[in-house]
Formats: sequence, structure tokens, C-alpha cells
Amino acid sequence: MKYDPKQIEPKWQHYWQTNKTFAAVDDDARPKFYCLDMFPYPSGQGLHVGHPEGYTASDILSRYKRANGFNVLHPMGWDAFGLPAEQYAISTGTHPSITTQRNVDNFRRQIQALGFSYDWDREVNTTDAGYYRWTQWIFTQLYKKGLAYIAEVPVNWCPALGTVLANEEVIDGLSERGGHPVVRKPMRQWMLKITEYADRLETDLDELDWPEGVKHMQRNWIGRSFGAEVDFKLSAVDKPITVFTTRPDTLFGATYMVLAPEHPLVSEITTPAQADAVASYVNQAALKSDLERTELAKDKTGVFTGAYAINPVNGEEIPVWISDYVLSTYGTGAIMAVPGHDQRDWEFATKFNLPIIEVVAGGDVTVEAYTGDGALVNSGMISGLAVPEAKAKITAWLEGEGLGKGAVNYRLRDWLFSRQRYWGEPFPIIHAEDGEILLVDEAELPVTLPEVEAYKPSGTGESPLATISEWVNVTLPDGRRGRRETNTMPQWAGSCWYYLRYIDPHNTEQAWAPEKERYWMPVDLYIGGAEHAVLHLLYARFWHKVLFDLGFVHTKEPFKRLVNQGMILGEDGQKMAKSRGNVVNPDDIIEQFGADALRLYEMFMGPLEAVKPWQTKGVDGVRRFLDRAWRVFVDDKTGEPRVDDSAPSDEVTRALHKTIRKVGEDIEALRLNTAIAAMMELVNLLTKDKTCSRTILEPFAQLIAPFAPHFGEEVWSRLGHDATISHVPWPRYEEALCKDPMLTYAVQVNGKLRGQVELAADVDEATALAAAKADPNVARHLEGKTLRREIFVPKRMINLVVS
RNA sequence: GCGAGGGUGGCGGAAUUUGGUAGACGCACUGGAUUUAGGUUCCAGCGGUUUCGACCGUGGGGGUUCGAGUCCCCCCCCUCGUACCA
Repeated sequence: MKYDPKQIEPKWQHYWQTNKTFAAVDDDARPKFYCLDMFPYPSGQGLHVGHPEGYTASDILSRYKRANGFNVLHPMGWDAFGLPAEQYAISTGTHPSITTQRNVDNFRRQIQALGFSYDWDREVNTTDAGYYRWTQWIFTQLYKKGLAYIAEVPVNWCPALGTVLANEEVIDGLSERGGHPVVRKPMRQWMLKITEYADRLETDLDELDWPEGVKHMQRNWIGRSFGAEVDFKLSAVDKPITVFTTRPDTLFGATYMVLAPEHPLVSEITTPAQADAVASYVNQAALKSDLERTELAKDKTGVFTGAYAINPVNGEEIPVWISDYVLSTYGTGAIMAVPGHDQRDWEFATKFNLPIIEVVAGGDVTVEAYTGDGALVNSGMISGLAVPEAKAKITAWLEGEGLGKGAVNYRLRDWLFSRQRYWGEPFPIIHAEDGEILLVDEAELPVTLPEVEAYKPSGTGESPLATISEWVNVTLPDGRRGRRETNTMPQWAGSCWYYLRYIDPHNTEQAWAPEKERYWMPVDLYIGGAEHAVLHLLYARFWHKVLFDLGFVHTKEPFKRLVNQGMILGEDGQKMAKSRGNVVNPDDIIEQFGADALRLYEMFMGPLEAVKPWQTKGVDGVRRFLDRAWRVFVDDKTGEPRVDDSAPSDEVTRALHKTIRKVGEDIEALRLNTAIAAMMELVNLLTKDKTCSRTILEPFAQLIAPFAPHFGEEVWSRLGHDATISHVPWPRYEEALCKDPMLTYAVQVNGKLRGQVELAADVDEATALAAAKADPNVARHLEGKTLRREIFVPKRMINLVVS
């Protein structure tokens, strides 16, 4: 009987499911291992081959850890709120929950067809009321802690989607979903104070075993910078302009100031002569989208307000301008401009003929701003100092004079947390008629989504929920009337804490039981796409830290180790896309080659983290490997297992032990491509050797089982075992049995390979050198030359240096 | 611009941790055997040049070393992220 995945794969999938083979045990003495995949958004398109890449890697590690005695938590669920289901509802009238259910069922079917070892009893779905009840509960905790507030903020309003988008969902001025234009519009929004955690989100990155690139991107996003706040008095108005600068050392070079057009002082300080020009500039800036403001950045624009400020270090009067190159949302919305040492200021000063003064030696400020280190010049008390010392000294001086202080600033802004959509978590908030904002009592949660007639956004900025008066209007226990919050939460909300719900998914009393959290957390390995490097991971870390502060979780950070799987490109080397016609559907590959072949192929393509192109021929290759491996275990004519109790050869024993060592090390490091290569080499040897020895075949079945689990189970049972292979202890290798008695030494003459000699592994130097010189080709190259030096590298090579 | 990662056969990739026979493993290809047949299996070959002794070869150039894909310096190219953050 030939290897036939169509027969064996469904059989074992059914076995695992009915026997709950992969159930994670909550109360257990074994060490735990929490292996998490980023849960998918169940789209209508179904799974693409990119999904199983990360899932297979985490599955291999999960199965390996189980075999090594760990109690493994390996769950899967659905991030199912979100725009596509709602868009579909708008166009077809189908309730998003129906679409969602259909897509989830399809995703689950596809994922199960790949034989992943998930504990399906822990499946979660962010759109279940039993789940989002606790998402709402976490929101109430945030609110009570003062971390959620309503603000009238200029937001990214997308007229086409009829909603507001987060900065992150806007790419080059267009909506991430759909690519529609986005404009700025002030609106009443829920915000989360992630900025309050900026410092810890930055600092705690240090202790995480995450890719450096991801940590770096988070650091950039948080954008912590150290500097000083400095007060500049105004000549005409009795109010200071406070600026933030990272270069207080260049204060003597500040030759003008710039306010953002939205800065509150603009109207106060503008002189009558300049009023018209300023007003028209401010108006213009307000109308521009963020895109336009940055697009036109190449050419700096601005207007003089007519006002002057006084440079606190030297008492000089400097003009105050407004310009949209200064952002109202960063720092204090005002800067001191040092054109000699800041390129943006230099460009502005050059355009508007403002003076440029050199205060740090080392460049030529008539050509460009000099931002490097150097000795301070023209700078009074700090002249002669280097930049770091000058910063420290001037900051201390400012503090002493009461003119400023050291300060830290962040690029990170508060998180815009509301959406004007139907298909999201309702806020547990009621606005009383007198304006008071009330939390829905925790016992009343969840606030469930009502049925609606139409899903279309009202277009006024309110969600479709606003149209359901019987849902919106409530009477409070004290008799007051109130309106429910009609915004819903963004898709990030549900994914911010799902890893905690897996720990205790059926708990109706609490989001999770504390003792279970203490056992299972933190996540030991988190695998997912690099597209979540900043947002999802930053938001989840933020919530986790809040929950930590409230005592609901016991670790500062949720995800100990993070790995990003690389994207799988189409066969043409392009990103897979329906429009290019290069999308590969896992269902088709399973149909043709089997799930084990697909798993194996995706791992064999290259390093997990790398971006790599799909080649269906390559699946053919690993399928041939499985065919060959099958014939190692089974006589494919008779279907009988070809196993006996004969003693294997030393060579085969050595090969097995080396393979056990290599596969184990490679799985731990997630070098799954080379682990598979090692098993291919073993199969090539076993095929040649025709080994039937049980002492070889059984450990080999265990090695391959995490990669090709259906295959592993099938040959294991054919070897005569009744129980699943999944909990059989991982085979051990003996170091002594990994050592070859004889090794091939390379012999070089002057660094060039001239021969090879077979020598005992523990050969002494003299014997090795003699053998090397005896090699005919080596001897030929030594002839007539003087031997200058002999280099002997044990177990590797010999180099003879002659002249 | 800035930041991160990367350039190795016809292709995907090994070896980069620790400087030590570059090209493991697989695909594609070539030849042979078995077979009624093969999108089967098995065996062999497979970086380039070659006077068959050797020479050249890991993006390019230099350096360190007995020895460099690996370490150091300069340059080129590609991918991803980011974009006036004071």
C-alpha cells in the first residue's frame, strides 16, 4: 500500500478531535509552555498559504514541547469584528454575524485540515457576547483608572467609509481599507491615554526576546526624546511661549520662533498689521489634509506674526512666525528655531532671509545646518564645551533661573479608540441627559449589539446604532433619561487581550481566573506577521500593563518571545493577489499533495522569517520525500510494516543520533528548514541501507511526527502502537554515538586544497601531518619547496605552508 | 533622507553562532537501469573555464590571516519600515 494522505489525514484528524489529544490541562504539575499564533480575521476569501506558515512552525514547536514533557497551551480563535463583514452587510443586507459565522466555519475547516494541534475547546471569537462582555469589562477598568476620555479632536474622517480612522489606518492620505481619501475633521471621540504608559512601553522593550527590528520600530513609534522645555517671554504680551527642544545647547543660536498655526497664542500675539496674512494662513492650514501638509513640505511656508520674543539666554528680541512645519500635536506646538543646527529651520531661514548663527563648530552653516557634535561657540557661559556637556550645563542654568527645565517628549499620541460603525463592541457607557457620563454596571454587561434595519453609516459621523432609538434611549435607575454611546470600539480592542481569554475561555464569572493566569502566563512564544510589529503589539502591551497595575495579571509583559514569519510570495515572485492571479489555495495543495506535504514544504522553503517565493514543484519534492520515508516503514506492495528487531549498523546508529540532536536543536531555534534537510539525509541513508531495525525506525517516526503529524501517527500505529505518538517522550541521543571514528581531513598547501585523507577522529598531529604529506598530490606540491609552517586543526584540516 | 535586514549555482536555500574542504537538502536539468507504460522507482552526474595539471568563483574594490562567504575599511544594488516629531 502506497502512502496515501487522503486516507490517513482525515482519520487522524478525527482521532485527535474525539480523543481531545491536545487538550491543555489547567491544573498540572508539569512545566507549561504557552505557544500562541496571531489569530486570523476570518475573511470571505478563506485561508491563503501565508496563514499555515506561522501556524505550522508553532505547531511543530508545540508538538515537540509536548513530547518533551511540557503541558502545552496552543489555542486558536477569531478576530471577527471589522469592516469587511460590515461592508458586505451594507451591500447585501446580510447580518455581519451570519457572514462571520460562515467565514469562521470555513476557516476552522481549513485549519483543521492541516492537522494543527490546537485545543479546540478553547476557541474564542471576539464577536461572541460572552467574549466582548469582558472586552467591555476591561474598558470599564481603563475608564475607572482615568485612561479613557472623550475629546473633540481633529480626526481622520473618511467620507467614503463614513467613519473616522486611526492614524495607523491612513496610508499616504488614503484609507488602509479601500484606499479612499481621508480628510481632517474635529469630532467627539473616545481616546485612550496610552501616552501615560509611553515611558514603560519604551523601557520594558529591553527585556523582551523579540526581533530587534520590531523593538526598533516600537521605539521609533513611541519616539521618546530627551531635552528641555524653555520659556520665551514675549515683548508685547505678558505670557511666555514654551518650547520643547532636544538641543538646549544651541539656545544662543535661536534666531526666531515658530508656532504651529493651531497654537492658542497665535491670535493673541498677532499684530494688527499682520492680522490678515496670519488669518489667511491659519485658514489655509486648517483646510489642508495631513497629506497635503507633508506633501508640500518640500517648500516651507509661513507668515510673520509681528510679535517678538526674548531669547532668555541673551535677552535678544527674535521674531515669532507661524508655519505648518511645526506640528501642533508634538511637544508644545512651538519651537525655537536654530537654523545653524537644524536643517528644517535652516531651510525656513534661508527662504525668509532670517539670520543664521553658528553656535557649534564643525560645519559650514552657510551651506547647510550642522547637526553633529563639536565645541560650542558664540554661546556665552557654555562656549568651549562639547554638545553633551553644554546641554547639561544650560539645562541646569535654565532650571536655576526658573526659565525652563529638563523634559522628555514622546512622538506617541493618545489612541483614538472609537469608530462610527455597527460591527464592533458597544461601549459600556451611557450619557445621562444632564451630561453626566456613566459606566454601565459590571453586572449588566455585556451591552449587546441590537438588530438593525440598515448597516449603512448615518454619514453624519454617527454609527448605525444611533438610529435604533429603543436601544439608544434608556431610563436610569434614578429616573434620569440617558442615551447609550453609539460609537463602537476599533478592531484592536478584541485582539488586545485574547491571549488571556484562552487561559480560561468559558469563565462566566471573571475574564480569567487568577490562578490560571499565574500558571499559564506569559506567552512563551508568539508567532505572527510583521505587519503587526507596531500597532497590535503596542496596544496589547499597553492593556497588559494596565491590567498588571490593577493586579489582574502578574507579568509586566505579555509576550516573552516573538517571531515574525516572512511573507510567502507568488510563484512569480510578486505578492500574492487575486488581481495577479498568483494566489495559491491551501485546499488545492492538500487535495493534490496532502496536508503533511504542505506543512513540510512551507517549512522547507527557507528560514521562517524570510520572504520567499512559492514553488509548487517544491511541494512535489517534499511529497517525494514522504513517499520515500513511507517506504522505509511500510512495504508498499504488501502494506506490511517492514520492521524487525535486528541490530542496526554503526553507521545508521550514528546517523540517527546525529539527526536526533540536529532536529531537536533546530526546532528549538525554529530552523525548521535545516531540520527537514537533516531528516531527508537520514531517509536517503535508510533507503540505501534498507534498515528495518525498530531501534532506528521508532525514533525516526517521532522525529518526523511534529512536522508531518498524520504521517507520524500512521507509521507509529503500523509499528504496533495503540496510543497516539503525540505524548511519547522525545527520543534521546547519546553524544558518544554522534561521533564518527574516522574523519575526512582536507589537506591544503599554501591554503589551497590539494588532497583529502581519512584519519581517525582522535588522530595526533604528527600522524596526521605524515599522512597528509604521503598523499601523492600533496607530495607533488611539496616537491622542491621548503616547508615553513604546518597547521593542524583537529577534526578539520591540515595546511602546509611552503615557499 | 533616516533606520533595519539582505546580495552565495539555472531556482529555493546550506555553511555566517566558533574564520578551517563553499554549494548540505530540495527543485530543475542530463545520462543510465527497471517497467507494457510513467508526472513511478533506483543509480550516476550537475558553479564556470580547462592544455585535465590546474585556474577562477559567495554584489564590487581594498585589508587582516597559514587560511575569509564568515572579521575590518570603502563603494554599489535590493527588500522592508519610516517620513518636517524640534
